[in-house]
Amino acid sequence: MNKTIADIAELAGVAKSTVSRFLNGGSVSKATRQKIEQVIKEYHYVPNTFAQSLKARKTNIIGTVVPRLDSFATSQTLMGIDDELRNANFQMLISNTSQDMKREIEAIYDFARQKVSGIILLAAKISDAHLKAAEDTKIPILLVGQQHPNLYSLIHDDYNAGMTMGRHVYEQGHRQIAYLGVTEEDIAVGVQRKAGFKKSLENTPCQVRYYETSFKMTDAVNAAARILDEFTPSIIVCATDNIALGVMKAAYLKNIAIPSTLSVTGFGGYDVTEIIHPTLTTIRFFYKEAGKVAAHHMIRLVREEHIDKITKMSYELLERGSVDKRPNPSL
Amino acid sequence: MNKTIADIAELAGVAKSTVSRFLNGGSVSKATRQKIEQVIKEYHYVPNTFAQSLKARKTNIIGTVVPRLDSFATSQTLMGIDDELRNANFQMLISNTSQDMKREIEAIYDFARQKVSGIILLAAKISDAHLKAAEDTKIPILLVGQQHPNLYSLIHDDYNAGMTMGRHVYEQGHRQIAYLGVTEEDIAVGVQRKAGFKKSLENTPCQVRYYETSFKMTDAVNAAARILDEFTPSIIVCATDNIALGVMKAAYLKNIAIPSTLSVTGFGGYDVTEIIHPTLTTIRFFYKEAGKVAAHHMIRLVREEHIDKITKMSYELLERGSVDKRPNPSL
DNA sequence: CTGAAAGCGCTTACAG
DNA sequence: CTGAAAGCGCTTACAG
Repeated sequence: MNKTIADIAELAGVAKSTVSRFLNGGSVSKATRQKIEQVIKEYHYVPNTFAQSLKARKTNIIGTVVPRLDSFATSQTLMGIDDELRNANFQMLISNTSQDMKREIEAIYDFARQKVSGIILLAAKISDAHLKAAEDTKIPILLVGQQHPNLYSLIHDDYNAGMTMGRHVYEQGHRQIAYLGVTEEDIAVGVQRKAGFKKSLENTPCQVRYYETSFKMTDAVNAAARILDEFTPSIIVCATDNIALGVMKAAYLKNIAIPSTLSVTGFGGYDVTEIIHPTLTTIRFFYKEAGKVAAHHMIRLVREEHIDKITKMSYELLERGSVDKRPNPSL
Repeated sequence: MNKTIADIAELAGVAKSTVSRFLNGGSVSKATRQKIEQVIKEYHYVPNTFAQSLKARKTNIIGTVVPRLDSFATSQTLMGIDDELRNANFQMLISNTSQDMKREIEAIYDFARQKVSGIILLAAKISDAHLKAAEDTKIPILLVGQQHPNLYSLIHDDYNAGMTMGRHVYEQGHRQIAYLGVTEEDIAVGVQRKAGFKKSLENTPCQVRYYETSFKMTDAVNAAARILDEFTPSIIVCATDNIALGVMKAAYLKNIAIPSTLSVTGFGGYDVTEIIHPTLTTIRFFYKEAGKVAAHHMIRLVREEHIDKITKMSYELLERGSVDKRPNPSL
């Protein structure tokens, strides 16, 4: 069986407390140290984490709640969090909720049971139940991708990203524009991103129509088909890259050439947008980087150090092949 | 602070052992039960998992080691594992190794420290270090996606999938074929998939050339460019969907029409293959389903019930738009 | 049905 | 520098 600290102590001819002190970097004489070291190596001793955590009444674990695992943004963010946490000797625990809000709340309480030191929450929407869970558990919580006045948060600069995209589209000469967005329940993507876009087109002669779809590519295909039946925009600005892929698909199905007849843009910067043809003009967010920052902030929170209530990540416009320049916009 | 079982016992006017018995479904009189129930509810008592695990000397945790998080196959598999484990009241712990084999080994030992009950390993390659870790830790290990004589495994039927693809390509009239595969260090994808394909074309008049690239789309773009410079196949059969996407990209860049001039196929069945244009003919593997089966098998293993040493998952050929029918193959 | 006691494997004051 | 003892929050025989 696995050795315990008592076994090691006996084998090394010292007391348990001495072994413990050695393990935790306390002062131990050279001779003792060497003896203990040797025994530990020989028997492959590793401390039992439960006993440690039970004593410490806390852990080095940060829980991360994600709505889904199969999304570019989520994977990248998780990898960033994991990397940074690992460097700081923290461990990441993932709880996938499959977009079920009830499970999101449960996940917080479950994490509390497991005495995680902090929780990073990638949620699309913050409800009262979330806030109550945060209070009940008294565990530091950091929101990623969304913001809320009562919680610490790290967000992508959706509003300005929307503005940047709007300006770009305008500068390329587009005047008949469809914006294909998502539900306003999602503050970051559904509200902010759209608001920035709308703002950038104020006082311009553009005709802009707003539509809504889900985050799924297949729904976007249908939504695009409907748009193109009732309207002839020169461009469809999509709230996410996945939606943009759906729109491109719809255009192919209708034999509409991209970008010459219809331009398309996305938001996200997923890898695949560079591989498809034409390549997709989009806004790149720094998901992995955001994960690292989130982990870093979380650690500060755990150590009760100060962090800003809200931190904004940057973004980048990627001008690629899916947007046509319209040289003579009819002003 | 959080209540302990001692607090609850005191508040309910009973002994700790009685509360514990109640919690674990032992026999408790009705009156006592009600009293305890009420106190627990009132104080939101939840047992400390560490203390429980420390006593039990084991956990309900299954560790899953993955080489990366940002892959369709991995995400789907993880979601399947998570779903099934959750149903059985087990918890999933994920360790991402970023394709670093050293970290893969470390992950196994780390999981051992945390006393996980079993480990599901999504590895591309099984080394002696893996086997040693399995022995050292004495924790049941289940391989997913790869097989090894010494370990339990769950695999996709790569060999037959390769054969199916080979036959399909042949039946569509292709005779000049390039196969763009991956390193043979990966037994499932690099060896089996290719072997099945090769087998299916034995004793046919096909001219087949074999090439190798990495799993990255960008590398595939370059590999395809090289192939097309030295050879004029009517089809490039790619070992994964990502590679196929890279090949399609290369074709676009060279102004080669797909499928009329060059056909392309993949393996995997990623969502995006249905959205791109043309849609990709590929083999669909059942990743999520495999995750569920893996979790189910793992639980049986933990309970010391019998499972087959090796289980094969099925697959499905998706005939789509990226393969052209060549009506008069020059026999 | 119920309770006192021992013990899971650690760490942490406290003496020496 | 070192060790004996208490305690973290549970569960599990063992008596009663």
